[in-house]
Amino acid sequence: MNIDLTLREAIQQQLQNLFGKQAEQLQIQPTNPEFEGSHTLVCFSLTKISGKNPEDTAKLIGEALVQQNSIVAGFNVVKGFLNLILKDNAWLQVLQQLASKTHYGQLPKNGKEIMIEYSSPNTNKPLHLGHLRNNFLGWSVAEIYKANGYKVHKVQIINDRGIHICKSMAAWKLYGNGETPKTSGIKGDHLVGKYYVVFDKQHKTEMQALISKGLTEEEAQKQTPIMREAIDMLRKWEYRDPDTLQLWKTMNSWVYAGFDETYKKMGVDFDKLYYESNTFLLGKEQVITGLEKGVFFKKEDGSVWVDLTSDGLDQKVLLRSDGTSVYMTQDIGTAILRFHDFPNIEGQVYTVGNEQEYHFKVLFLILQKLGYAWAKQCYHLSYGMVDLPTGKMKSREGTVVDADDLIAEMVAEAKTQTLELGKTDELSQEEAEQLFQMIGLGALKFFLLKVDPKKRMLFDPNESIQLQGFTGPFIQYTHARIQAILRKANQLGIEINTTKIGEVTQLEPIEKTLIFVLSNFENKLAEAAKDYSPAIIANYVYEVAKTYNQFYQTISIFQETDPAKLQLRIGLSKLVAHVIKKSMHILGIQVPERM
RNA sequence: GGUCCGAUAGCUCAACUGGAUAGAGCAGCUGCCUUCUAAGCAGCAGGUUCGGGGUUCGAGUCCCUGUCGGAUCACCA
Repeated sequence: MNIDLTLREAIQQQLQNLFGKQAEQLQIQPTNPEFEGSHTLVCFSLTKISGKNPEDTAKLIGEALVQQNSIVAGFNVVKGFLNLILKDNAWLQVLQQLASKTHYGQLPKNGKEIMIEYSSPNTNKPLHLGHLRNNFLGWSVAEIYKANGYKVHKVQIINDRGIHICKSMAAWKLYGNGETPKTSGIKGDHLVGKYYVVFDKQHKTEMQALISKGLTEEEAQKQTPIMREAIDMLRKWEYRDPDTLQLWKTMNSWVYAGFDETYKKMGVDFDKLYYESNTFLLGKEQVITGLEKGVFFKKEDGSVWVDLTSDGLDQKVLLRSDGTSVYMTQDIGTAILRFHDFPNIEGQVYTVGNEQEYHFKVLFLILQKLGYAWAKQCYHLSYGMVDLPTGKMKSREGTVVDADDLIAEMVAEAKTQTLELGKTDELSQEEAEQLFQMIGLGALKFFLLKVDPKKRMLFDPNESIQLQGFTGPFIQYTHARIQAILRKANQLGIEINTTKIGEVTQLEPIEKTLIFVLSNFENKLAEAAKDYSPAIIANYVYEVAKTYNQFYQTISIFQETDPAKLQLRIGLSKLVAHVIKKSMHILGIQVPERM
């Protein structure tokens, strides 16, 4: 029984009986806890069809529902709000129905396909805190869509080409002395990142030297020996110079090995990878075709542009005067290639920071102008920056929080606190290590995902490391607690039988609240998909855990003598554990049996 | 300067998309472990929702205006 639907139908029927007319829309909301009831009908807008004031309207509807309907037991009216009290029996039916579903929270396949892009790093430095928010978000949104019945393709575009990687290459060539991840013992992405920093330092000192010789800053910027080396490498790369290509491949492979390790630690994965080095040429072709079709235009110097002034935007360059491609060129190519590879996808979601909103607005417009109908189904999942208490993260100033370091710190903190609480007594060494990982990573992911993606957020290391309150570990703990109960039930030989639950005659208020919260799960999943927001799931699962802990604390399960009630409470616990596990999975967080 | 986003308790965030007396966590203060896990629960305290107008039965939410963050407007990615 869908309680919401049943209620709506009943109300519409009574409106018909009472006033000879149904409402276009019924506004039903959860009842404010200070009043009795669970569902509240807001009656202000119904005065139009009742011709009476809100209070009288509410009263009439309430009386009619109690008289004629099977699920409403009572009501009260406050101003224009009709608070409905449902029969215990209705709650029991809801619970029985939810408990009998084997895949509650997994909607049936809807035949739709969607592509979600996230991560998409540059290959010249390791991943940092900003990437963590990006990866967790993208991965979780993919899971949200899966739970809603979509077939999902998780992809990323790897920016493996361009001046940024040439900078690391140049620095390594000049100052690396053949150092490799093996000889140095440094993780590949960190090693390449190290030479990016070397480049920057060297470039700055060389610039000073040039400026003191009388060059302007702008001139010096482009003429330092190390910058010349990098630019030369980029040119050689474009011309397929074998040595340059070899170095490029080698250093990128170091980075990929490093990334793979980090992704694995993060619990993030992809179905397909796209490389900029493979897509930028396709983008070029598209631009040339567009030029021939008259969608774009060429300036005297040979550069190709798109004019978006009629759309309220500016002109945008698509090919430089020397014929080389820009960021936009490559993104055009990538988008088209993806729809070619996966013809059934109905849209693409780009998980990219909000500083690129303008870029994506332009990209989608260009794709539309090129005549791709699917361009309207492209969505920029734009998320806010992660700030530190010290301010903005800047890689050049060294105020970056490294992803590997942060994960290690979180796990270490989880270990310290877990050992302090003496929670590892029953666990083997290996189980304990797994638990620390689960808790540390769970705390981190939950911390980053509980905030509305669109909003800029503050990452306070002290707060993120907390394991009490509105945190991942709090929810993991609740799950472990329930598992202890289920183990005990198992020992006592109690098996859950949903028909037995139906014999219960009276429910505690907290039990009704819990059933109500649980019955909202699939609505929340739909809402989260619509808004591309794991935060909705995070807030929801917190509410579930909190409500369960209230239940747990007020009711002693195994002291119950009525076998039907015992069944109900264990069944309810089991369902809560299921919803927690599924929700947390959607957030990319594992959940322990003990902690 | 143009465009876009944001501002809610000391701090970090919510608020069912216009509903009732704006809710949580952290920090502070009180209680509760001989019972199924106290990483928990119950309670106290904490608010002019940035200021000012407007729209209506009703505004943190919508409109106008001002103030203060921020992002973006590159032949960078």
